[in-house]
This record gives sequence, structure tokens and C-alpha cells, in this order.
Amino acid sequence: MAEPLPTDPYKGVRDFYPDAFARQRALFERIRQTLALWGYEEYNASPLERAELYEAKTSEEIVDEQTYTFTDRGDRRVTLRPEMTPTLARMVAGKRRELAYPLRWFSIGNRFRYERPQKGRLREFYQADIDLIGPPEGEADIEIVTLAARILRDFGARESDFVIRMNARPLLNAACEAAGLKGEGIRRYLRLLDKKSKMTPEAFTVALSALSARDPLAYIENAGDAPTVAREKRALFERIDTLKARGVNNVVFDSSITRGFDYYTGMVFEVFDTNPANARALFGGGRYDRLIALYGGEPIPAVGFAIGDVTLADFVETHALPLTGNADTPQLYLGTPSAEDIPAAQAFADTLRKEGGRVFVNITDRTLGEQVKDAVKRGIPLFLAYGANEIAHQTVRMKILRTGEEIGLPVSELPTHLRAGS
RNA sequence: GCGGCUAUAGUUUAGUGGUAAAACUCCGGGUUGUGGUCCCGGCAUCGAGAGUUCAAUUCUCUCUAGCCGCCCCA
Repeated sequence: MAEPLPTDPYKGVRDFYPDAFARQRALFERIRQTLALWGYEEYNASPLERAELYEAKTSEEIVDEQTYTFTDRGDRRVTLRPEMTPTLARMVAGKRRELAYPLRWFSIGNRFRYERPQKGRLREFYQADIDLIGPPEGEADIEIVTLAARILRDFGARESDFVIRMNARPLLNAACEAAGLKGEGIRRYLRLLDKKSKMTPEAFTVALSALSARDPLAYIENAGDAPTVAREKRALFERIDTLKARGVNNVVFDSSITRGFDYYTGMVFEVFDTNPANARALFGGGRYDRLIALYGGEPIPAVGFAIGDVTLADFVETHALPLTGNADTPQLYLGTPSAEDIPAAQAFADTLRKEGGRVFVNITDRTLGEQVKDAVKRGIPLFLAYGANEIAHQTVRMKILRTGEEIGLPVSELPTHLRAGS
């Protein structure tokens, strides 16, 4: 006997058994509904991409150590997409002249990253990427942040359940330059800033002194010291005020929000759960005006964000938000008194399906008692036996499993009941 | 890549230096035209390998896997 194969999924990825898949789908269906109301269109692409796509703008370390990259049989280097934005940029650039701007696009699918799995971080996760492409900084940024808030609100979250922390790359850059940093120094400072909340103040001060004489944040605090900083700060605060005026009140300025990515050029934001039990970033996004130009041509401004399934599911659970799943459970279990009745039951089921009934037909030789048990286990609400008696009299006894009640009715009325019920 | 914790039936767990217990699930039967109750029976080379020992599921080591943290974070 050969060694049996393991039944666990590959490290860091999940199986979605029907229950879990129904929940997962419910999560993203809710997002799809909101986006449809806002006129966003769904696109998709292959998870396989040329490796160079990420080498262009993402940092080398990420490509080398945190992607699934391999060489195919034609010696092409291939990467399983770790994020969607480069693919989106590639697609937009490819048809840049024929698309109708502004583009309101979104995509839901899996992303891959090769790293050590731990809480909230897996090697394969699902994400909704939502982008607004074409308009420069301004109204588009307002819409994107409003939409981010609306998606959570449409899950039933209250405004107090989350907070949107906002910053702007130009503001950070101006402050860094005011502090005498440039190029690589700015990059290193942003990385340090990203970690600030996890460090002790002393450790931050020590790390900072290795980079700069004065903390760039001081120039943001006292913007009067540097005109460029003052200008950027004013622009950002105006945006926050606009959002509040338009009904998104849970937005705050947070100078430590940087986003790890090089391609952001404007506003950046992260949405945090306010519940202490789940106090971490749920998702985030920002403006990236120069990414699409990497594929040639004039820059096409863009702003967007992405919501991952793991953190969103945690949020929904933490706040006990209602989420209906399993909408596809059959409504009716069609039992057969004996195996000879199966062909007739299948034919009958098919007439019910044409009327829109979701029907599960028994094809085993189990007794009716066992079939009823089976229906209960599967969570199918209605049961009826279909055999010689039913065919002869054209009537059925429909059993409501939840109450045990049985209703006798003519076969012809059954579709009406299925439509009314469930 | 580094560190901590864990590993017993399909699942969740108990337990012991003398080859294991329970609940639920599943399978078979009591009950061959209608369930959820009840009763009986079945289902574990105690993660893998090595060592200590008369004897290891139990102690030690190595490995593997999972969880958690660090690093990193799209």
C-alpha cells in the first residue's frame, strides 16, 4: 500500500468547504452590491504575471523573498500575483486610448505571497481592489474614501466602529526635505515611521538620530517653519474637512500612516477597527499617479484601495454584523420510496427546476426515514416523497422539517409553494 | 530567515513509564412510505524517526506540521 496522501491543503492556503465558501461569497457579494450602486465595473485577469511587472516598481526584496516566482518551460520568469494594482495598471495602459475615463473598476480574486503564515496573514488571500482612474487629485479622492467607508457601513457597521486615518505622501516628502532628508533617506524614514507605533519613544528617537538631526514630524507640527509643508498640510486638512462635510465624520489626520509602497504619490489612508479586541488596520489605499506611465505614454492619475477577506471577516465577526450565507441551499428534498422511483423523481424535479425551485433528489437506496434524516442534516427545509402513490393521485404530502407539519397539496401547486416559501 | 507553544479517533478534548477514555460525527443494527429521542455494536500502529528503559503514547533528542510572535508587509 502506498502512503496515503495528506488531506490538508498546502501551507498557508485554505480550503473552502461549502459552508465556508458560502460565507466568503456572502462577504464579497455584499461588496459587489455596494460597488454596483456606485457604478463600478468588475474586471479580472490571470493570477500569472510576468515577473518583471513587479520588479519595475515594487521593492526587490519583496519580489525576491515574498513572491511565488518560477521559470516556465519557455524560460519566462513568472510570478503569481501578490497584488492587483500592477495588473490593473498594465491593463489600463494597454488600452489607454480607447477606455472611457474616469474608470470606476474593481476586481475580486486571490493574491499570493510567500511568507510565514500567522494570524491574519496567509500565503493566499482574497481581496477586492477598487480603483478610480483618470481624474487627478480632488473629487476622486473624496469618492474613494467615502466609498471605503460606505462599504463598511453597508455591512452594518456604525461610524464609531472604525476610523479612517489619513496622510499624504507629498506632506511627508516636504517634511523630510525640510529636515534635510532626500532620496534613500526619505525611504528609510518612512519605513521607520511606519513602525513608530510599535516602538518605544526612546527606541524611535535613537533610530531617528541615525537618519536626521530633527524629526520631520516636527515640521508638520509647526508647519510655519516650512512653506511647502504648510501648503501640503493645508491641502490634506481641507480634504478631511470636505469628507466630514459630506458625511464621513470618522476621518482623522495621522502622520504615521505611510503605506509600505513606493508607488503612492498623494493621499494615503488606512482604516482601523476601533474595537480594542481587533485594533489593527483593516485595509488601506491611496493615490498613485505615476504607476500607469511605467508602461509608456502620459501619466494616468489613479486612486484606489483594497480590502482583504481575512481582516474583513474578522471585522464582521468582532462587531457581530449580520451576514447571510448559503443562499443556494436546496429548498426541497425529493425523497423516493424505492430506487425504482428515482427516474420519475428526477423528471419531476426537473419540472420544478424550470419553475425556479432548488431541488435535491435522492439517488440512494436509503429508506424514507433515512432520507428525512439526510434532509435535516443538509439543512434542506422541505421534504416530500415522490413515488407510485403521488404519481397515481397527483398529490404530495410536503413536510416542513422545522415544525414537523405536513401539507397535502396537488402536484400542480407545488411550484407556487416553493416560490412563496424559502 | 529567527524564536515560543502545541501535536492522542473524522472533530473537540481527557489520561497514564505497563499499547488508551469521553462527547459529538460517521458506519452497521434495533425500526423496509416520513427525521430530530432512545438502545446496542463498530471506527486510534497516541504526528514521524532515533535514544533511555525489562517496558515509551508518556522521559530525552532530531525532524515534520500547525498555531503564535519577530522580520517583512501588497
